[in-house]
Amino acid sequence: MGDAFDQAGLIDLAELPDAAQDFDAFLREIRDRFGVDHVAYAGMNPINRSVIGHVTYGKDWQEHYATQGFHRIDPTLHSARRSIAPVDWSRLERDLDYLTVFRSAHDFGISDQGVTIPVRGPYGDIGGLSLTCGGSKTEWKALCRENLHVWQALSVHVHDLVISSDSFSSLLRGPSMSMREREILQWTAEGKSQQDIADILTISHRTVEVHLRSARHKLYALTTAQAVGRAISMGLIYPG
Amino acid sequence: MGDAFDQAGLIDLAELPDAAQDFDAFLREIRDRFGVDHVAYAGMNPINRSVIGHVTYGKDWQEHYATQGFHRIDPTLHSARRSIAPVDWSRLERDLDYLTVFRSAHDFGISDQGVTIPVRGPYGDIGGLSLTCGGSKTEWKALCRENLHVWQALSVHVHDLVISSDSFSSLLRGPSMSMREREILQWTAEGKSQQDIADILTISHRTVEVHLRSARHKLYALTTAQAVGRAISMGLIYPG
DNA sequence: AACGCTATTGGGGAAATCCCGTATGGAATC
DNA sequence: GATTCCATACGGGATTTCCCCAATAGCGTT
Repeated sequence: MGDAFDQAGLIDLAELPDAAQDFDAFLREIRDRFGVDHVAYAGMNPINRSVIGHVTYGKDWQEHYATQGFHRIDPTLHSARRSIAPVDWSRLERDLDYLTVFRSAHDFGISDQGVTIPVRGPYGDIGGLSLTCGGSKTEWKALCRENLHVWQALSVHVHDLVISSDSFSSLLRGPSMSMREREILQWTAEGKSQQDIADILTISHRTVEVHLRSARHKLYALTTAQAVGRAISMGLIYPG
Repeated sequence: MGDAFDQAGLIDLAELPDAAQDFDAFLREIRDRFGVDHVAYAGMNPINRSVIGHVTYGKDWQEHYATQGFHRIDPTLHSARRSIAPVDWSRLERDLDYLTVFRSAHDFGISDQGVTIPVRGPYGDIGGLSLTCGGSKTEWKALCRENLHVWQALSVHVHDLVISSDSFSSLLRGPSMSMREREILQWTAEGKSQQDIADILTISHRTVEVHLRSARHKLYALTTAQAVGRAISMGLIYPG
């Protein structure tokens, strides 16, 4: 699997050996290759909000992280959510959540020096590869300067691997919206009421509502507003 | 601006000189740096669905491309829409659209050897950087192998620059939402009802409705669903 | 002190949405 | 050919949202 690095960024991921599905081992390999302390990947399925994580952290920190529910407040995850470029942790907002997570991490011997590289897929799926390393600030800067590009490519690569794995893709490609559903969702995003859309399509407003309901279900959305938001973020429709 | 390459991938884009806003010159610099024939960026602003393009192609090809409406069928754009990893043009489907565009491009001296690197932002914004280069297949493969990860970083960088200068500028001149309005709009995007939000914030559902109304007015939205969509595409809130 | 702006709360009623059904035609499956 | 699944279409009735109205309190500006 050693040449996975060289293949990272290439298109035909199918050529990768099956062993590449062992994400944990892959992350460890990245860790050793670049001499960082830890490598972590977190990806989220936007439909059911499920999070997939693979890390090289110790079991103790993993458990503490989970039991404390840090994934809800982790500033690195939040930054990845709104940024497109890599985010150096030194630029994170020093808010209460930051202190909570990083002080706790420090107790487990994890540095607050690191970087998170966000990735987004075509289905609203988001992920992020994080690398952390102690040592002097100068060394860290040099390490970034040297390898950040490669890490960016690796982040894309890992995310691609994860969402290509069955557990992810089946759900993501599941929401195959029908023509009518997308059409009506689009009009809804344009600010039209159900009756408006019914008039436009010359159908009953009852029917419009049914399609909206179906769209909500497919997007696992509780309300139409949420469905519109998700559909936009997934590129299914456009903001009106 | 020469060190923009070194800065590409770093976080603080504000440090870039203003000259970096000259995208065409930036693309030319990329072209010369890597010795490729042409570099092109295409991005879409989801708010108005406008397509922003910057290329190093000649005027003649640009005009032909536009007049023929090739942006509708360009296989490189379509592949970028679906893929997350860089797409080598050699892997494009050899369909009718492919032949139409690439035969035409060939007449203008543009090779069918190239790669397109898709990028996605948090607001439904998408873009892609394309590089094309003639010569032997072996040379091209070597060039990719050597520089693909740098190109990936550059693609992110260029997209970030374009979006920042385009859609965010409208956001800055846009409505000044109050804290409460953003907060309630965010909860709405998460699928909460007005009563839910009232309970969460321990205020009256009447108040929630007032803030939503205010938000709608500020966003010139007719419905809450439209307001949520607009707010997401403008980066005011995040999809729930 | 007066003014403007925002956050808050509330009523009443119209309008829209949403959940519960039913039904039909087409496509895929068995 | 029967069955299953889904997109499509429609209605009744309960729930929710939305729009008109008014009112109080805080906060900064003039």
